Amino acid sequence: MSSAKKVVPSIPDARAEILAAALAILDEEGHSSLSVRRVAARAGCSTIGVYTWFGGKDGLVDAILLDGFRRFADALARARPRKSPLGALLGQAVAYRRWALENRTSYEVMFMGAVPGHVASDEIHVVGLIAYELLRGEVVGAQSRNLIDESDADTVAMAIWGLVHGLVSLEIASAEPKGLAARKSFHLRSFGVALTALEQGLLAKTAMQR
Amino acid sequence: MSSAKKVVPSIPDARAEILAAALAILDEEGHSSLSVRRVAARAGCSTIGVYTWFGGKDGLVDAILLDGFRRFADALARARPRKSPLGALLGQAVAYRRWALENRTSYEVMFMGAVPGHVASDEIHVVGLIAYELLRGEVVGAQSRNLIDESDADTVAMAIWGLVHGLVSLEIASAEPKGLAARKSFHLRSFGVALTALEQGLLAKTAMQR
DNA sequence: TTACATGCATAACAGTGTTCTAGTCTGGGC
DNA sequence: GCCCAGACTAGAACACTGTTATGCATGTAA
Repeated sequence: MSSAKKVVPSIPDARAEILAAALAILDEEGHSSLSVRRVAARAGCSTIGVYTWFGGKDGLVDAILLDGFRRFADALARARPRKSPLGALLGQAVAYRRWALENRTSYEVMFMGAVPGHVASDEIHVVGLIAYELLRGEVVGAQSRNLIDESDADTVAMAIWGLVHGLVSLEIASAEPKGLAARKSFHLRSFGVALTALEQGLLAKTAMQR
Repeated sequence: MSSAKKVVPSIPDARAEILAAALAILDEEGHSSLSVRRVAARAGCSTIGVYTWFGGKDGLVDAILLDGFRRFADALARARPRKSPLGALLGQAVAYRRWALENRTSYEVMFMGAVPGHVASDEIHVVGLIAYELLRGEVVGAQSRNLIDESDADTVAMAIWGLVHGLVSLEIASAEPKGLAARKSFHLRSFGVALTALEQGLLAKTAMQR
């Protein structure tokens, strides 16, 4: 330990502390409290640290998004092992919703533009595509087994993604359950009905056995 | 005109001018330029005017939302006259997407939380429900004709709303068409495939004639 | 005229992201 | 040991945001 090559002694320490502080604030106080000053104070440095290590607030949020998209893609990947190809599609959709509800703040930042002026970098878009590719892969698998009529995988994947994203967004947006959302498990039921209906509708005519 | 009862001489003039200025800024420069100072400057008054007539920025945005939801509900209502009940459902979905794309900024403010810290008033939520009730009415109509198995109208309505909202949000969020969105009419095609699939899946088993 | 209420401009306050100034600290060459 | 170049940063300041306290008009009612 004493003779370890400390070529780069503790450069990334400040960076890691700032990122951790930002994630903690986001988790404990929500995205509206995520200011450069608060992050810096929590990390025990000046505001300039955010600019040194992340180039500004946008870069910091990019790092947060990177972390979020990685955890998100992991959750989707873990939901993959299913028997049938269509079961895998539904499993991913369910995993999508569960992750969003369990990581509400992250989801709001990642998919609902919760951080006001933020424009994500190109790198973020690339990482964000990983989760999409998982879904697309399942679609291609189902297509190769002639389970889906529609030949374009992206069209089908976007249809599923749009449905899931829309329902989850509405569920998260209705923060305090009033009106419809007050009904116990209303959103869960809508989600199930919509998903099975979409699945049935996408199913190839030749594969309709029931 | 001279003897007209000018009990209230020109009180709402300032209010109307401020609202018009806000809508103009929103339309011409986007929601990121919607600041109290800019609105006041364009309306030819001081920032205090926004507080006198709207109680603050939240109230001003509420008024903008009120205007938006009214126009939105009108557009959906105009799309109603269709032959079949299911056709009416699809017609509303198409009208929803068209209005959103033609009123992108309004849609972002209304459904995508484009104005940072804004929390809509209860009145806004009530007005926003008008459009939902239109959709729900069509669902009830289809149910009464035994075209849909699912018995709960809200569940079906939310499924459709979620699908349409999700796809439209993703389409609007991909501002500059890169990747998939670069493919001509990709989103339109996804929208069509998803919508007809959902319709087929919701269709009552007994009503499947083909 | 007097009194009151309404509406507005000015300036200020507290917060934001960002940047300038100045300073500290470290590592390497002499 | 000394010195210098570079990396890093604290503090103050700038330009912006929403909001508000102060004071000044104006118009109505008694």
